[in-house]
Amino acid sequence: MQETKFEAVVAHVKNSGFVYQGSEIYGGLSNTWDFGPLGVELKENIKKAWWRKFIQESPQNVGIQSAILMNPQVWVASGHVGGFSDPLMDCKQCHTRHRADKLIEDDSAGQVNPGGWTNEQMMDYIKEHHIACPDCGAHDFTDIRQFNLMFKTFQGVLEDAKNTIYLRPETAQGMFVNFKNVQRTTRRKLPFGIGQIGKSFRNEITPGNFIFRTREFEQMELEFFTKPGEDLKWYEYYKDFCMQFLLNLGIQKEHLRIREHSQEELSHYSKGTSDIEYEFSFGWGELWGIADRTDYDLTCHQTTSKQNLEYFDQESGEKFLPYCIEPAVGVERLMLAFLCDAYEEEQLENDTRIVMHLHPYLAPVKACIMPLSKKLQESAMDIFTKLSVVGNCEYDEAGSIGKRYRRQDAIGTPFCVTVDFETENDGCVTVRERDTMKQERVKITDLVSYIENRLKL
RNA sequence: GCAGAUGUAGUUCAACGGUAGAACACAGCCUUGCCAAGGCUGAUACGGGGGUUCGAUUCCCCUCAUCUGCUCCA
Repeated sequence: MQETKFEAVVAHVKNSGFVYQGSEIYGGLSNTWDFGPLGVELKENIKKAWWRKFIQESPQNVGIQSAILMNPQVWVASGHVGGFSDPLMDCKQCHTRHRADKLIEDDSAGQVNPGGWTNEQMMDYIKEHHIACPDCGAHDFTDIRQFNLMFKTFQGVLEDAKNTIYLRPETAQGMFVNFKNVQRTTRRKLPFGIGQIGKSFRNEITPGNFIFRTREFEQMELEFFTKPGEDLKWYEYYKDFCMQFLLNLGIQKEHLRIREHSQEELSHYSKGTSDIEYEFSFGWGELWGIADRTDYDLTCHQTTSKQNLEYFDQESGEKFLPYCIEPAVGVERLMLAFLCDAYEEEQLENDTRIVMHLHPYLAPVKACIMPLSKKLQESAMDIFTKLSVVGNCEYDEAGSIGKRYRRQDAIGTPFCVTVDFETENDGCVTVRERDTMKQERVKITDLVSYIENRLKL
């Protein structure tokens, strides 16, 4: 994909009502995006597809919706209060940014571990050992500043440190802290999963690439609990399952790859992680992370909360903390991948048409009903009313038929339904299909099931 | 947050120290009626705030936003 194509997709998406700049009339707010009428439909359809495949159709999995605001102890246990904040400093000469702890580690060739040091200690060490900027060699750093990736706010009327709470940086902890609740109330036996779709917030230093990395985003996460030892099997299973999910919804195979994390790259909590990546024009970007989190999270919560979170296995009579496989995906990035993958500028004889080859299940508009002439408005509106039970439909009588087809092609509508002067006599309408541009006469009485059958996942 | 570039109708672009024009898109009417037809009419812009000046969209400063790099990982 060329750079210009990504720009074309972004421009098209902004111009057609998928995404708007956030707070635009006030000059915007950095890196916030609002989803327009088409965007919200597409997003909802993506979420519906996920929920259906990961929760509804799974005999083991259940869904929850946990609060965005959680007891601050949750983030102490998860390591986000300590580990999610980086000590950063800038080189005043070449304006590059560095992590103070990394500089010290590298300088000492791994002999010194500054984990747990204060900023002053790190600063003193850097001065004493004359650590230079790795880029330009200068000894001219700014002070160390802490960048915690969690958004802070206050609960209650008093804005003091005691009332500080955080907006969750991931939805996963909601599943872990409810592990016992769900297991008990649903009488689940291992293996089973808890899934959730919801907003998370990260105060990223560098967001960007349109909606690929934003500070407010929506996640779809599954925490799948297994017996220790069975984790690898399920890890492989979900890698496959996620990949299949993307392919079924029409992402082209050659734009996808699985990348296994190397040992050094693994997060502190993970025994193994794979990313499903999509080839954007700005490079391969992570869509889906599938991680074997072992019993790390439950162990941390058990220790911090002092509550017993063990699972009792009736068959063996053993008590243990389950292992956990986590497939986690961001809705907005997934949406971006679908949009990029679906976008095509098709060359016709005299001009081009923009076609969004979205899977009909995902398409924000399922069908557009258009009368061939405005004189047929009444019967066309009638059909619109009947057909809108299948999903979001549009009615359009403005401009020539060809122009109306193009409008719908550009937003990915799979079907256009034309009411003509014959309709009254034969009770049929013309259904025109987006990808093939083929037309078919369909009885009005069959229309709902005709369209419905073609929208299936 | 730091460095560089950018900011004019919905979009893409013009012009100018004396307050803006086009194309496409959009709306209305006429015409047409199955793949971007035509005619007429119309609405819509100098990102925001300060300064210099008789006068600023144009020059200067600040701010906001976007793009590109540095960290990150859904």
